[in-house]
Amino acid sequence: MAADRLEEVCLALRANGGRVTSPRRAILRALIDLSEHPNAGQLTALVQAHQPDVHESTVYRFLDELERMGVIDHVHLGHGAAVYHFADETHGHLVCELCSLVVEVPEEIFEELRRSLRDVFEFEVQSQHFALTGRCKACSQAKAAADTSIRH
Amino acid sequence: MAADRLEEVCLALRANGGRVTSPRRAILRALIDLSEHPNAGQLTALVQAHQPDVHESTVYRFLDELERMGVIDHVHLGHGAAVYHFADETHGHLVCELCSLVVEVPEEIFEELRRSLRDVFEFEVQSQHFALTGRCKACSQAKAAADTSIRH
DNA sequence: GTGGCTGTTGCGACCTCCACGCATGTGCTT
DNA sequence: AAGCACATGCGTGGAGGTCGCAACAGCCAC
Repeated sequence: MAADRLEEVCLALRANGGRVTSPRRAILRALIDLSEHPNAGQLTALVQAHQPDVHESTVYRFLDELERMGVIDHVHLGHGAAVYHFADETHGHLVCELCSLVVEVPEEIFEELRRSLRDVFEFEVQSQHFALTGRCKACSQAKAAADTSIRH
Repeated sequence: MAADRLEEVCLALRANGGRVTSPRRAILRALIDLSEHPNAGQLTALVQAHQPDVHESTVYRFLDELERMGVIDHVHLGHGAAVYHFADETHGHLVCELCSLVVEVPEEIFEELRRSLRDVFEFEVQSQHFALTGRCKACSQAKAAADTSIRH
């Protein structure tokens, strides 16, 4: 199925007048193999492990193209580099501001908010393009404990 | 009241062992006078209009300090520079991905989502540190019209 | 197959946003 | 009025990303 996805994208590329090259195959393979959402630097490193000559700017350009084609999306998890994931795996992201843990949440959980924003502000929230920041369970508890002990 | 706020922050600065300098007064004045959320570059430009020697790094350092003191927050509206606003004017931000219009929304509108995320994912959403992207009314309508005309 | 057109690549330069080290300058306290 | 510590100007630099260019290489037509 991983191979299927690769060939499927290659087909779409050619259908768009694009070309399937060895760097592009390598980048796609890296995207498919990685379970975590990678950023451009991580992808480049992974690709260069097998093909050292592939340049970072090639990775950036191809990621742009894949995004224009609607194959992938990029998401900003925080202050650092954007991360990429396949567009059909749409979901929101919560990032802990203390430990950087990333929690993926289904889109449906935003439905109520989406409706309110549409009704009240006539604004169509499109995508979870930026993560929501906050605190994961462990860090909330740790922080609460620390605050209490300071107070004594 | 604008002057009050300035003096209030100056007092807090001194209480923290900090000092009130001419660049700092100018930066605070700019922050208070500006109705829009400014980014560091805009603030620097505004300050330099009256005091050309104030360096951008001074602005960054002071903004950091104000943030540590809890006087201001910074928010990422999109891919560009962070913008700053006073911490007591807490609110969420919606940014149109087409025309970059910024809509400020009250925190309360996130209450339901906040509760769901706490109940289901044990995650405390802390702040609207990143804007939500989407489409404003005008751009939604324009886009819908364009899509329809293509289809004919 | 084999041109050749055109999209793609490696490379380097460059841009923005921001952080930091250092010597100098200046607010504030005493 | 003096000195200590904090703040500033300046330069440097790094992360993340974009762009122009000449060389290269898919893909299609023949």
